[in-house]
Amino acid sequence: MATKTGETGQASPGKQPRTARGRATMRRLLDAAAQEFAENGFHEASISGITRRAGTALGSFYTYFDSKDAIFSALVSDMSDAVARTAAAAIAPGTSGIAREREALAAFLTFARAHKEIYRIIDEAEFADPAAYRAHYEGAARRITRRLDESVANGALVPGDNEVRAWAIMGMNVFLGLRFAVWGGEKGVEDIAAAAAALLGQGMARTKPGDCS
Amino acid sequence: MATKTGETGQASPGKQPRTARGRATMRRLLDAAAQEFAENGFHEASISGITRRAGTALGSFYTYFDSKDAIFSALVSDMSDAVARTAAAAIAPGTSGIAREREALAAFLTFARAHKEIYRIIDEAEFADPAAYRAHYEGAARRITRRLDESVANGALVPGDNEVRAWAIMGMNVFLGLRFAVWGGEKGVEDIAAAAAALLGQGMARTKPGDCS
Amino acid sequence: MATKTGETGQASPGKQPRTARGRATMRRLLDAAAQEFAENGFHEASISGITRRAGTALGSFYTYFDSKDAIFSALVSDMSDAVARTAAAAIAPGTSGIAREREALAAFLTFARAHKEIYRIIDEAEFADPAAYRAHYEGAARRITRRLDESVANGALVPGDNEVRAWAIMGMNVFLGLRFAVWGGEKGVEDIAAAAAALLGQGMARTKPGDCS
Amino acid sequence: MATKTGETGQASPGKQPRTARGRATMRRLLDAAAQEFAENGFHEASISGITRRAGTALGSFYTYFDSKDAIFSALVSDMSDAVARTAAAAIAPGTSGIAREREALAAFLTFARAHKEIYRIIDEAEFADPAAYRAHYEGAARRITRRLDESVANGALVPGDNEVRAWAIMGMNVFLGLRFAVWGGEKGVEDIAAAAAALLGQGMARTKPGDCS
DNA sequence: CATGAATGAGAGTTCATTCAT
DNA sequence: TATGAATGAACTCTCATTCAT
Repeated sequence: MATKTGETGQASPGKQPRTARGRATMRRLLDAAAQEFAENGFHEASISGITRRAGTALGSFYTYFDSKDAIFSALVSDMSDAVARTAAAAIAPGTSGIAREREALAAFLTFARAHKEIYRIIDEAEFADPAAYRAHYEGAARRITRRLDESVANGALVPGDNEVRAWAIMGMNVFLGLRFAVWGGEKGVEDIAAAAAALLGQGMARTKPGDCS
Repeated sequence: MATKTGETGQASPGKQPRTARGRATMRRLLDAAAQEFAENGFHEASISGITRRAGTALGSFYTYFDSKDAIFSALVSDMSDAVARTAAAAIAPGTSGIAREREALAAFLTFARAHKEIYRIIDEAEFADPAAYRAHYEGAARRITRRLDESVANGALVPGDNEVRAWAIMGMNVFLGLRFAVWGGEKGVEDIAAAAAALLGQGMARTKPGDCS
Repeated sequence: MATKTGETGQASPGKQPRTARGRATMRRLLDAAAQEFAENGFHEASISGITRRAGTALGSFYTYFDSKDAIFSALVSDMSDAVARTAAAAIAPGTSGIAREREALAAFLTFARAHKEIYRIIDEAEFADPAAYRAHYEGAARRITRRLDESVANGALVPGDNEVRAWAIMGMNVFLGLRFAVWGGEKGVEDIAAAAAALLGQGMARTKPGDCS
Repeated sequence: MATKTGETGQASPGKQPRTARGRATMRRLLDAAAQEFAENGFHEASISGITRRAGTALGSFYTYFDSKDAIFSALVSDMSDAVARTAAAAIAPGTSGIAREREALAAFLTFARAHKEIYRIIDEAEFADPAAYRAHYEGAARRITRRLDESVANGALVPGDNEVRAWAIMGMNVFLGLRFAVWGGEKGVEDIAAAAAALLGQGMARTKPGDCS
């Protein structure tokens, strides 16, 4: 249920442990924090809950992190990076235009199904770490915008306001993930991606006969 | 800056006050709560902050609301209703298809610029009142789905998975609102709505020659 | 053993209580704090120790004081004022010169015997509230200096560096109080005051015959 | 700025180190502790602060000292001895009476200017190590008393209660040091010593005509 | 002897909620 | 209905000390 941080990203360290034993403890704390924050949210999560899950003494937490905020921030940037890397990895080299966005959405939905806690963690950053929240979405929008710019340049997409398009696409992805990855899994990832790609590609307006071009 | 609840919706009452004086006190508490939650978020907001703003004694709060959660829920459904009514009011009777979605988005962006606090309040409901959060978005999605169903039925839109489309449109609207209404106001509402409508209407793929049909 | 704050000074309020019941609770907290700080010193003293003595709930402390530092500061200025008032009250109008210093010392010794806790409280302010500590001694030195200036002006004392004299006199008083009021009571207040007055008045050097002038 | 313990006194050891390397580590810890306690006071000082300054591992502290209290006590008796030796060294053989006290005060003021931390360390012993605090002042008072006894015996001083005189002189010295060595340096050591000697020698009362002898 | 991770009791502080007036 | 004092559980964070390596 909870992300093994080890799987998703490189830990953002608070205080660098100097021994192997220390590194292991820090990893356990990060993984435990991902669970705790996902289940309880930032405010209801407690340091003692984290250390209980990690199997360490309460005080050991502060050997590795300065505060509850610090470990939360570390986790947010960890997850944010993981999302970005997932999308980047999913895009086959050479694809562009709508196909590229479709691949990115499919990858994101798959990721969200495996790591449902990203919603609770990143969304709560809006309150617990607003700068990280904004950085996360602005970074993602920038990457999408760049992809669109490229595709317009190489003729795969028609010109338009790519910044607005990027935020629109990101919003679609996030809400499709919320509804069909986190809340319910009744539709297949590829079906959803296909529907979204159709929408992005041709739109849904019935063009009148002769309206072509 | 903060929403006068009185402006946006009808209060969802905790305990019905019997006297006019009681009703006035309750209204002051609701308005104060809207401010307090918007400025501080659910967890950082305090009952004493609410009563201080309302100019009542701390104990008086519990004459009207059972708990902090209760007044927050009241506020969330208040805002949720306000958003729904705004969209409904903005749609001119007779419009359908893309035009209708464009009107709804423009109305939402205008509303969000005037009531930036809806993001803080509704988003935080994800943690403070998950049922209300889900109800809010599922309700909105249902209304959009219904609109799309109608437009498909009357031929304004081509058939497709309207539930997926609805969540995609809602995500688009929410993120365009976050970026261009709450975080920055540098683009005009109509321009954004036009760009989004173009995306929803014709998509952005360059159709190959002869692909017309 | 502990000062009833009510006896020694007017409370320096943190948050003004609005009811008689509130005033009574605040007084109990101040008295309890005087005991707790005197017995345990600032750092070993605990808020729970204070509220236990006062017979209130732990949280009630914060109804009246912002912090442990705040109540300590209130207590220090309370005691500082009490010392100043005691000396002022003891000086008979019309006396000047050595007689006046003797009266002040006798009054201080009597006060210190009754309120041994002033040493622990004011001395610890050197660490817990340095500004208050300095203000206390600089204020006392200023008052002594002024008295000496007057006495020099009216011819009761020979001219000299009255600031140095004032700090010297204050040091004498403080250490005589520490040794003979707080640590041991084997000598009478008047005997000590007489010995100190002799020292301040004629000194202790054996003047050589004919050295008179 | 901080006292190198090595300069002021012989260390009072906790556990005797057997090797030269051990002795060096212990010395570094004592010097670091002097800095740490002077800057932060006993309670705010931390073992980790001491070992950080000393450049040793946290655990190494306990190779040499049993506890925080133990190293503090060692330091207090170190400084106490240093003060005593300074005064003793400053008194030229053969001087007696007022001249001797004047030399002792001048030496103390000079020492205090160089080692302002003695106030923080010895004063805090009132709370952290009351026995050492009392021993320090009782020892100093005993030495002053003995000097006065000698001077009375050899006719340099007129008879009187030498114990009271000793505590008065010590208090004078301590407060003159606090004011003019630690807090401010605007007056010269010799001027202060001269003013104090005049006070101790002839007093400050204007003797009435014919009152001579 | 040196290292630094691990421990856990205990501190100050907050605040939703209750209750007597 | 209104008031504001009272309550106490729960939290984050600190740090002297221990211990395995």
